[in-house]
Amino acid sequence: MSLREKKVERKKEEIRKSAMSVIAEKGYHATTMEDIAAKLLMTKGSVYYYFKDKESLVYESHKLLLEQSMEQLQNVLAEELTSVAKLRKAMVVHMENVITGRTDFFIGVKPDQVFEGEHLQEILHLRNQYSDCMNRLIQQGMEDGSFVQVDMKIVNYIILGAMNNAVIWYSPKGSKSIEELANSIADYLLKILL
Amino acid sequence: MSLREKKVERKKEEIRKSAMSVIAEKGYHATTMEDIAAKLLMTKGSVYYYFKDKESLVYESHKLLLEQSMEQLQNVLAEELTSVAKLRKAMVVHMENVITGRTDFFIGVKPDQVFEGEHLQEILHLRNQYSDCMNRLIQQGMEDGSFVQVDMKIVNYIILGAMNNAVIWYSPKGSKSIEELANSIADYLLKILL
Amino acid sequence: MSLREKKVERKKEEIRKSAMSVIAEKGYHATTMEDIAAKLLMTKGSVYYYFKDKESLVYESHKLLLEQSMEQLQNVLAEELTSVAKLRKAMVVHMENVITGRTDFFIGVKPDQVFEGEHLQEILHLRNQYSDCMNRLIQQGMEDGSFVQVDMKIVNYIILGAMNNAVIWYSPKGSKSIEELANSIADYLLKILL
Amino acid sequence: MSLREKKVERKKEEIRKSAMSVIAEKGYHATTMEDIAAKLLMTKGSVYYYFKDKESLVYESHKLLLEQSMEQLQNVLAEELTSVAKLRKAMVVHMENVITGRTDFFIGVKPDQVFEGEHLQEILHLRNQYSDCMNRLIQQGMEDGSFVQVDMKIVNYIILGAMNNAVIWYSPKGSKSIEELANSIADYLLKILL
DNA sequence: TATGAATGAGTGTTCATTCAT
DNA sequence: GATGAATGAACACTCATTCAT
Repeated sequence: MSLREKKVERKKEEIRKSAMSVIAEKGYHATTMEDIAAKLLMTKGSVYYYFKDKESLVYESHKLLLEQSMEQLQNVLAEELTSVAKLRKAMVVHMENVITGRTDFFIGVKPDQVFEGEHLQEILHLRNQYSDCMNRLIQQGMEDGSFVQVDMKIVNYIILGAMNNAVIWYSPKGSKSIEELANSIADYLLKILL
Repeated sequence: MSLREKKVERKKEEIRKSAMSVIAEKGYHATTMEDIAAKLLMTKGSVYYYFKDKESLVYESHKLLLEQSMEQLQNVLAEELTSVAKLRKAMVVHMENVITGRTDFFIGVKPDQVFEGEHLQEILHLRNQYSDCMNRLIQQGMEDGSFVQVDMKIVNYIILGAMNNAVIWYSPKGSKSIEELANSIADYLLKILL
Repeated sequence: MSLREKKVERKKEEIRKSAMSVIAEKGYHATTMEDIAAKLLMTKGSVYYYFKDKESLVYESHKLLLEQSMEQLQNVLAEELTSVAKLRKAMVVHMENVITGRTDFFIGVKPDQVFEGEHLQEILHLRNQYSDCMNRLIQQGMEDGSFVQVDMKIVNYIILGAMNNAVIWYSPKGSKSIEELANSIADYLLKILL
Repeated sequence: MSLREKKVERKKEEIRKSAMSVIAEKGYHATTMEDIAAKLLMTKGSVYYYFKDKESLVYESHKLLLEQSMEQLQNVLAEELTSVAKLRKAMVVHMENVITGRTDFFIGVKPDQVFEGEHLQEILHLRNQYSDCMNRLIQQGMEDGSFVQVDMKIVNYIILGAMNNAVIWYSPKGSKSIEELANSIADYLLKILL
């Protein structure tokens, strides 16, 4: 990657971050290109130099976030840990992504309210992949006897729902750090499986 | 209430339902007054005959839903049941409201993205009231020894998050009825407290 | 005129008064049919029973006012008075009409902003007639030597402009009654002619 | 001021002029943003690039006009002239502003039908300032014996009313130039004070 | 007579998007 | 690369008007 390309990539990253951050706060439709640009002391026009349109900007932002989360999740999966430890770690990582990732995107806004066509397919695909990974974690635990038998799909939704919900009420001013909170939640949720 | 008033109230109820339904599908900002009206074979203008503006329509809709849920929750609280039975019943009722109530409102959309001033205060108040009621259910169970000791607040958020999330993935085409599903979820969540 | 017709006429008069009054306060375009009806504890629909449309209501109201003013002016003209006394009396009568008649119509709103076609012609005709009458008063005074020679048209506009303007700043709370005020203004304006 | 800023200012001035001109003809409420834009071969959207909303556009236009008139009036006040000459000059200047300024705003439309809050306060303030200045002119003349004693307030209203009224009937096609007309009117009005 | 209900054309306003410079 | 300017499609909301009852 040339120096120029790196610069462009860095700029795009800045814009993506700004976009996700504003959208997390105001919601997709209520967020204007101007909001996103203003936060970076740019103008609307400049943003369009880097991104074709609003949907593309959000698509790329969201995709990256999902991919990064996916990668982390897979790293966890590859670690040499007990099923319980793995799932707990996956949960903690997930919560950190949800909260610091400023993404109120795992929840609430249904992807088809924002994306269309191939973009929508890709996002749904990534989400499913992520979900599948979580399912595998649960599956493994059930197989090796660490977890009791449960309806994997439902429990998965419970876990994801409980964790994603945190983005709504989590406040950095609270007494617990994200990690502590994540661990607490993970502990409680694990009870379902033990 | 006069016959005329009843008619008006019925019409308003129709509109509210239509509004909640379209919003649940497309999101608040993406839903136009025309969408809401069209679904009832009305015109925009007619909707404005019944509701001052979009925000008021959504406010009234949402408020009513919260109040009805609250009332049901309080009925459950007043019943002569064990703590476990009470909480399970509360959960089932909640899930039915979430799913049939077409409300993607307990989740995702932060109220302050939609409401302002007194309306916002009232909605937050109702939500808190609801939350408090759930907390009380948990508290009672802990006090009478039915539940183990937990961080009430966190567990409450977990429960609500898990249940509200259902609105996103529940499909009436699935093999389980709402009640069955609700019971399954309730069973799993109760494990956290037993 | 039958009893029924009398009743109708009385109702129409009420509506006209209400219309002129609200329009004087809020302006023609800013005044809604609802405003006019509400002031009489009626509904919009009822007003339409008596008047074809908004323009007709205002046209009839305005026409009547002009005709009544015209009649009064002609009565003054017919009286046995000196030119000076006549003109003063005409001024006082005019000011009373302007102020109590709640008509901010002699001024400000150009008739062609409100009326069209025949209605417009008729209103312009009535205004001209009124103006001509005032001119005749001045003319007579100049002919019998009571007034100095002036450019009738200009002086007429000055007089009407000065008097009509009163509707903007006159306040019933002031120390002077309408008649006192009208006499003051008339005295000052007469200086132009003496 | 940079070149760009100058360009913007010129554009805004164009828009203001267009606005005042259309409003003078059709009235505030009957004038649409599209009317204003169309006259400049612009689109509505472009006007909004320069002005926040209709009220602001009109506010700025009107304010500027009042300020310019005020400045001219104060220049007249500062000149070394007899009271009579000063007042006549003030009148001529005022009439020129009224007529060329395309403002049917000194009259007819009550400010509170258009402006609210601080904007309204500012406009009323400017009007009062202007009125006060005229009053001072009369006052001075009375003090130095040039004018007879009169009720300043009433005479002031007469003068302003008479002059503002001209905007309604003045036609550039008439035989007199604005200046000639203004001088005629001034001569007549001065008779009140001499 | 009176009115509740419905309507549709119109108005102010926003905002994603484009493009010349 | 960046942006100031312009645009047009879309939307919330208003209001004169109609009409069945």
